[in-house]
Amino acid sequence: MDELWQNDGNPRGLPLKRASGKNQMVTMRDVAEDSGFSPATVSIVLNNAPLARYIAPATKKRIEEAAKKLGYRPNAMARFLRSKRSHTVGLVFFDITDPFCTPVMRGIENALYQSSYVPIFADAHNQRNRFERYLEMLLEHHVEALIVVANWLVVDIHVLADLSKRNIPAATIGWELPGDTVSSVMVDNETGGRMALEHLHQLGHRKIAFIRGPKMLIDSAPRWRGVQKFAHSAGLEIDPGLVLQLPDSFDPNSGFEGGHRLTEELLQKKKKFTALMAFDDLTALGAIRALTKAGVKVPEHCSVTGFDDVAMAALSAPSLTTVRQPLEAMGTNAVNIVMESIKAGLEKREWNTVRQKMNPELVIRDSTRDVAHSSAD
Amino acid sequence: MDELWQNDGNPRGLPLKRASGKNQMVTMRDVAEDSGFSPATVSIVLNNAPLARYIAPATKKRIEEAAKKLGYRPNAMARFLRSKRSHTVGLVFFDITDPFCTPVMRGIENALYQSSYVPIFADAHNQRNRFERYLEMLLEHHVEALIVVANWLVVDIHVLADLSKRNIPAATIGWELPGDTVSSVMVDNETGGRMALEHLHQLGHRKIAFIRGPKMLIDSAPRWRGVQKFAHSAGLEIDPGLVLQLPDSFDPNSGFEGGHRLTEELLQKKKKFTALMAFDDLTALGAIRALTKAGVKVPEHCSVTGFDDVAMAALSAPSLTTVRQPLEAMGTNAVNIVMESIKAGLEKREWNTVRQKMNPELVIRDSTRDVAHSSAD
DNA sequence: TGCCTTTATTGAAACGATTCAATGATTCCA
DNA sequence: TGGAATCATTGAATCGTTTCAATAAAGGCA
Repeated sequence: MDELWQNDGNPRGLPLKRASGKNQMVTMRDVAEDSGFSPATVSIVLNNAPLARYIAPATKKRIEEAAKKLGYRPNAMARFLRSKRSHTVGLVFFDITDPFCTPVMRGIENALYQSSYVPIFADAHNQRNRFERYLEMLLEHHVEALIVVANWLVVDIHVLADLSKRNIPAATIGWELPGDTVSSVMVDNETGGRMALEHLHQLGHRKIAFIRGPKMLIDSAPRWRGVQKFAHSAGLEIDPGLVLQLPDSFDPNSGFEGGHRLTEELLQKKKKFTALMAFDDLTALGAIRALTKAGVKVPEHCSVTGFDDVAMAALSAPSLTTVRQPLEAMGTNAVNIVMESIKAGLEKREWNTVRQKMNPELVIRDSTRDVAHSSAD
Repeated sequence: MDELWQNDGNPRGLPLKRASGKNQMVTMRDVAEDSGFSPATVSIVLNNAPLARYIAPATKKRIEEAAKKLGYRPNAMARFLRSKRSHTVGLVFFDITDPFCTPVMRGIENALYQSSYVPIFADAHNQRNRFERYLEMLLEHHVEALIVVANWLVVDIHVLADLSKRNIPAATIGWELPGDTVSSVMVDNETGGRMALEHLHQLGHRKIAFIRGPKMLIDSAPRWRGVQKFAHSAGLEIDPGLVLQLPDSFDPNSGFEGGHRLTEELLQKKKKFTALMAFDDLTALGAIRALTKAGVKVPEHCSVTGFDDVAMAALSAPSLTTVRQPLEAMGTNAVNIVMESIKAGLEKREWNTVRQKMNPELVIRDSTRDVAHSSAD
């Protein structure tokens, strides 16, 4: 690489420029020499360590100025070697292509940033060996904690055993594990399921079709339970002929395809229904596509609800009524949980794992409507 | 946000036993002692260093077995301290909420994974100070290279000067910088612009409306140039009254809103057009929303094209004809470029920055159609 | 004045790896 | 048979911090 030392674009000759040549790092020793104190003192001052209360103010000032003047930047690795703190958190996604992930990531990133932690990113592509390999790499990099966004696939216990043995706090988002070794943050799926159905019921719908989630997903059962409980309490009858189920799949975006296909099958049955409650947003979009193609207008002839409130839900036509998961907040909370554990670990306190259930929120948009003029068959 | 803390999912009330087993690391010294060789030998064997060719096969075997038996994991930080290699790459997004980012990230992650590098993730939220702070953090963590996904906002030169001075190879995706210090990977916007218009032209459209991109975006000008060039060569007249422009904005998702609003304004003008070419997919979706709301059916009355081919494009109703950017490949290529530079740096060779223009691809879906029966006013 | 604190600073030992020069032990030719 | 070349292994320095025990000076108090 040609180094043009023409620092041209910098009219006022702002600092930034390092020494004269080479890219040799500015080390603490440099700061020590420049300021006339020892590296020990420099370390104490720059980290505001406990001993800093004995350091003369004048000394502090000189050291801080020297550090700034030289453009000193602490070396995170060297620092870790002594202090055992990497200021790093592992962030593992089961499958980043799931639109569910983006807001969660935003929440996590933002919370970490506040604490000056840096995330090491991993995407398991829904493959188990990849997941384990990444775990290995994260351990080599000595992440101080682990956050797993488990939107789709299953992890089993044995990987986490390894973690807790190493005393690395971990939290999962969108999944929870048996045992008390790993914290988790989830939406309250049962309440969410109830909300969606209650909304349709309030609009007057009685012939309602359902597309349940894949059996392998932890969300499927509680959502359905919420549905059943509400139906029971409201005296609503669920026609088994209108209940479909997505097949298991390793692709988080398979819901669209699945919703589309199942809805087509449903329409062929010629059974009447005025509303359809889909497992998640993508499924709902697939269903809408199928309905529209068959000439059934949404929401005029049939109302449709989703679940999650991914970005697409607001942009689709018609925009989707859905049950929102507070995804960003879930990310934030997961970070707070592991941060708390890290702190506890440093102070040699014990910490408890927590299992947090967040409240969902109904977001009413254009895909649902009063039953009055609805009818599809 | 109220959260129901369901901490009681712990029937046996286990206190999450900590400490007892210690989490003392297995170090290289342990492997050395167990195998009966010196740490030096262990290092040489485990890294397959040049000197390894002198090591007796039996020795290698014993060491490798000991390492496996003890569950030895090299300490990335300690390793860095001597070797200066962190096996880490900084990955900075201007704004991760842009759907553009997900496939790019997939490509980057995957390519890094192949090389056993680990990405440190940063999201600038389109804020300059955040960008700089992250840069600082990444330097503290001694990333070996930097990849910047510059989908939306502007970076200026002075931040990169710092980088190249430190000999850290960098590549941008979706943006390019003046000078020859930073590599870049972009789509060929001009060709893409031409493709979209050519497609509409081939379908017989002559009255075509345009929503141009915000001036601040580097993509806007070349796409428009492609449009103009094609129009000129095909003898197509562009009616200035049908050309709109998105305002500058710091929100990568503002296109939807903008496309919606501009299209409404366009419709109010009562000028005839049978097709609309939008700056990107979100803009196109916004436009479709406005058209549909006004009773103009897409594609029956008006064809619409997007640009990018984000995930949503395939799922919207109607699905969107668009110009695809090979996002995943762009990510992969950026990684390959910086990896090449890293290698060159290690071997003290010089390396060249590269400016790569990827070919876009026309993806024809349901939002465009033969002009025959089209007409909107 | 002498002894005990408190204040201010530092030397030196880690931390866990890598790497180079050095050391023995073999083998090879001439 | 002996010196060179090759093979096999290692001691010790080093990377940039942190941290603890040690030192030195100054202040307090009887």
